[in-house]
Amino acid sequence: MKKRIRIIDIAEKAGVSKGTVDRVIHKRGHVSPEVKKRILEVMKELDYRPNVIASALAYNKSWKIAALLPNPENDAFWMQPKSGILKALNFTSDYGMNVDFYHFQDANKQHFQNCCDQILSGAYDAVLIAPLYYKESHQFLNECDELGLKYFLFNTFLERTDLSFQCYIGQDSYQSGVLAAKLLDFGIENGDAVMILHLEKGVYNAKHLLAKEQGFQNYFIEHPNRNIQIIKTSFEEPKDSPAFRKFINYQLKSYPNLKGIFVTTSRIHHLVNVLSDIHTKKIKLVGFDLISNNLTDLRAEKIDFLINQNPVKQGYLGILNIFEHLVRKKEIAKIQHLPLDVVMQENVSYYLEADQHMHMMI
Amino acid sequence: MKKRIRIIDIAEKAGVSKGTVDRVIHKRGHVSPEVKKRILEVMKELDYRPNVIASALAYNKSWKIAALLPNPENDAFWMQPKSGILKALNFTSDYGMNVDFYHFQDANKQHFQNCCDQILSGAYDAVLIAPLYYKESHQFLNECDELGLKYFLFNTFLERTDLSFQCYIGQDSYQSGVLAAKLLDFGIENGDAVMILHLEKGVYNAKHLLAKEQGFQNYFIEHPNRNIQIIKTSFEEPKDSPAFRKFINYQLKSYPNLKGIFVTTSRIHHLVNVLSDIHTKKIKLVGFDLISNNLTDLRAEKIDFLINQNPVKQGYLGILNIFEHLVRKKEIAKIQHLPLDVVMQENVSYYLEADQHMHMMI
DNA sequence: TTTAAACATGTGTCCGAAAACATTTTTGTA
DNA sequence: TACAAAAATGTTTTCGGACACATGTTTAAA
Repeated sequence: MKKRIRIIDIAEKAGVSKGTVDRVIHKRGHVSPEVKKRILEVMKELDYRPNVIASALAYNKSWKIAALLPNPENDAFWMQPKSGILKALNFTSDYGMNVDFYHFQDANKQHFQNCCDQILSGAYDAVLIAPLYYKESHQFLNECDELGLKYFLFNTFLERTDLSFQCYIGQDSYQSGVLAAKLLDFGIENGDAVMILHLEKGVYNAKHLLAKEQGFQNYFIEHPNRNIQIIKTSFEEPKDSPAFRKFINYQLKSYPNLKGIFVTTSRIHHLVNVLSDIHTKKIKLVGFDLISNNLTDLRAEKIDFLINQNPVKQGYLGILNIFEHLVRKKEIAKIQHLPLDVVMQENVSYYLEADQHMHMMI
Repeated sequence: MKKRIRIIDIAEKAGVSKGTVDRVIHKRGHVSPEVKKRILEVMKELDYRPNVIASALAYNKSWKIAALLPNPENDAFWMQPKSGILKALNFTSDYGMNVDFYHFQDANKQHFQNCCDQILSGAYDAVLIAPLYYKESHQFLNECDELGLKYFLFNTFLERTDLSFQCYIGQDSYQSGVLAAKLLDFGIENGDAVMILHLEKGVYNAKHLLAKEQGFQNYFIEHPNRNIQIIKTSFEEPKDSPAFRKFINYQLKSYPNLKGIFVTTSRIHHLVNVLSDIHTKKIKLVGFDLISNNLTDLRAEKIDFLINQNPVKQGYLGILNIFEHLVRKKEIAKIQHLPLDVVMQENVSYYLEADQHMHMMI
């Protein structure tokens, strides 16, 4: 095996000292044009590739990163991105990467802004953020832009002028709607009806929910020969309440040929609670996210499919992209859509175990 | 942020020199029991975690790894694990990991053995192998055991006494059969029939195919209320031949209520060719592997589901496990089943793009 | 022509761990 | 008790690159 080319090899071949080669590599200036040209030629000729290991060791500085996401203690979902972040650190900490977590309280915008302020004054090299609150997030990112603080979005996409974010890592909401439609379509007959059900507040302000709806509808529009009726509904507070029961009962009565329901968020387990009491003929269900309540229903064959948004991987790739950018100084892709995994009782264990493998995906 | 604990920090706290600490860490001996005990205590107390970067730099040796798999030029499938291996190297080469590829010609056992002999005399630190030929592979691995050469299996599982392999990375064949059954089950009605179709030679010597069959059958056994008829068949040479057409035609006539077919390998596209001519009523199809011919049929909605065995990831994790073992000296899991991805027209792009993200999963 | 600022280039130390090498302490035996 | 062998412990160099610092050379103003 050939010995790897070092700086000193270049220096010798170019007849200069390693200091001069270093100045060329790091564009520190103070090198005469001719010498610079010669060194660059030798570098190309010998195909110099820096030793990242030695470089990281010598650099001997640490990178400060802030991670801004909801508090996992309030909403267990967020434990998953957090665990992905921690896994990525397991490896990147060797390179001096450090993450401070800022967990904002759900539905507490004031607290969100406090976190933002702390980050802005914290001398960070990069921020990884789940920009849940539209207006507040934009404001924060504007301030980041002014400060020159680099930010990486995950989970929720925010349109930014000039694509000033470093990258977005998350799902393609539109396509997840298409996928849900196809799954239900596979399990129903010509002429059946399917329902798209939002169980959230403020649906028509949430772009990602609208995108899911669009995708779902468009699938059936593009498959007109299936002759499927689409029902669009929403219910804001899907607790196990009389009101919710009444609502569902009403829907079932109104649409006797209803064979499938697509719930656009992770709240499908609320629907299962109510449906299983009513004990109607089997209605096929597609929802999102491997949270504990949903997993129970999936294993009991009450939910047919859960579309997985890879939350662990989102956190993991978030940190890894920051690493690639800061440490390895590589170009990274602006938009990184993660696979939409189709999870069923029969393959769910792999997606839960996937975390195990990930620790080594250095 | 707390400074990371170094060897010198332990040495100072334990009142010895770093040389002594080093001897304890590397079990080089020549340390008195009391001092050793004290150092180990301090290490635990300070939660010492070695700096892999500095360690790799100082070690300054390279690891020789052999990768033994079929020639991708004969069977394009094997390009995928190979590309996973190369991606893993993109990062691990910084740590001195080097891979030599040994590609055996498909169905040429003599050539396989030549490769094995070369590896055995090549002074390798580890072997990553896809043990396709049962007998020959066992023989080779026996010789590895004698030599003390560590081997890592992927793609195909081989039972070894004492679990002498370092790890197996691949799919769970049985479970993939269960998954296929559930997918078809979702799309058919009570009383319909489904077929399991092997399009390979020597099926009853191929444990993984039998395992798929078992899983498929057991799913329906455990769902008796569905009342699904299972038909087991096989055809060895699924070219676009009159014989194959006749065979398929015969099956369709014999089982008029046939609504789904599960092909146990990647050869489902051969079935599609024949079926699409016959133009019968829609029969739902589930097969394996994102190879080019299958992708075409999936996109044309002629195949409903492809179960993906993550071939790229298999190669990737193969190298990463070797890295964890050799370089980081970590314990690794003996059996690592990769997710069984359910791939459809609507999410196939992510699985093809997944390779892009992977480059950074250092 | 002198001289110092500006520029070009060279040298040395450091990062943390590994391992060769050097020194000190203990042990056993004459 | 003397002394060499063995065991225990300490010191130094090395890995490749980053960067501070030192030295040498050119340029321009006095």
